[in-house]
Amino acid sequence: MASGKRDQLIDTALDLFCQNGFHATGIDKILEKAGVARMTLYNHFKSKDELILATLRRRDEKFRNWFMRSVERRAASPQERLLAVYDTLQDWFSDAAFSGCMFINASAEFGAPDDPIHLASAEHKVLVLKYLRELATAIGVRHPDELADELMLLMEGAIVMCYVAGDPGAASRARSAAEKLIRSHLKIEAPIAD
Amino acid sequence: MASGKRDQLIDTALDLFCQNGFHATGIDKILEKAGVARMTLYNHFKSKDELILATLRRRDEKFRNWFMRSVERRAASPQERLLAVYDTLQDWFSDAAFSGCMFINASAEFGAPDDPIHLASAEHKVLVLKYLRELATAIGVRHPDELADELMLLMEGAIVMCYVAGDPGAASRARSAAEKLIRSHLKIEAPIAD
DNA sequence: GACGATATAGACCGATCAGTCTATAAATTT
DNA sequence: AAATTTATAGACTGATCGGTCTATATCGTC
Repeated sequence: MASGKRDQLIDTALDLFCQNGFHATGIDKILEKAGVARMTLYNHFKSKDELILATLRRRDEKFRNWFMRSVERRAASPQERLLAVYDTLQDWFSDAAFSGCMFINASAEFGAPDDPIHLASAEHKVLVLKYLRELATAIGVRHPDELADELMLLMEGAIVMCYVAGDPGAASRARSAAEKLIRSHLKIEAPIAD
Repeated sequence: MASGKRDQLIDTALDLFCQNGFHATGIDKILEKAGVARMTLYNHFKSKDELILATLRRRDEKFRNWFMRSVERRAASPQERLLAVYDTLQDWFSDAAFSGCMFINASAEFGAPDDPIHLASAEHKVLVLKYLRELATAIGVRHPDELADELMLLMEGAIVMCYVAGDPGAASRARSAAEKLIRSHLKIEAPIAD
């Protein structure tokens, strides 16, 4: 293992950043909880921002992996999977450690659009959207990307309403709205390919 | 004017908190930009958190006022107004100083659900939702609260996708999704009152 | 056993943090 | 004009910030 300490640092930072935010989490807290020496951190990362970027990359990988697995375990057909997205959201929201979307939170703290941390957050959202596009394409609708965009809005809205407004029912409401939007798109027949 | 300095402090803090975040904005920066002495701040506010709460209250008041005025100026019928919500969002997003939703950002930095700052953010979202409920009720739909919840998800989703993912088209996509959801609700006739 | 890489503890840096205190000076009210 | 409130500049606190440096120690590899 070339970088066991590096992994420890990222995992610990992931916890702390999610719990307490980025600016509010000092390097010292991370070192203490990870049980790692100061210079070990700075041998692996040039700066705190680099550590933040590394945690975002790990979070993106873990989250999307978990998310897609959960959706695909729940349902087999593309249409059912698009709805399973919101059941999976429900699971996420129900987790005691749920602390909102790390990428929305990161964008809040690093607001400059060209900040690497903000850009990494944007990239995560693009990748999630891409997944919805795949599912939407698979159900053979006339405008799959449009449908995916709309379902994405419901997903992000649910995250916000659950986290900020403390509404635990946001996911199921998003689900029923998604049903209506999907139905609406299915009525517009796809043209016969020639 | 009993509190000209107090107002200056709140307005300045509002700018800086939106631009740079809460933790990243030091008291000294606010004092310098506001041109106000240190003790003047602490005579008006017990702590930085109290100042943050005051800025959130002002932001809530200014934003909702602007928002509702804009919606009502744009359209007269409740149904058109529900769609004008998303045109108003578009205006907001197009502002060069757009820096996301201050309340979403505040919740990101003050994540504890019982934190007064988080609670104030939740309250803002509830008040916006209430406004959507009024509009939804006025169009005589069978389940107005349900429709309002769904439109709220689209609104919050648009804010996130525009700010985090940098998608300037989020508002118009939300608008077309809203059309579909409203149409879907209008098909379920309201019962005749007796 | 020797070597090079990796990790260690902890001192140290200048800067900044939120918040307190004091003594003076404006501005309002009476 | 006198009295009271409000604001001022700036020193000061103790804590924390991100980051650097050094000297020692542990580790895997040859």
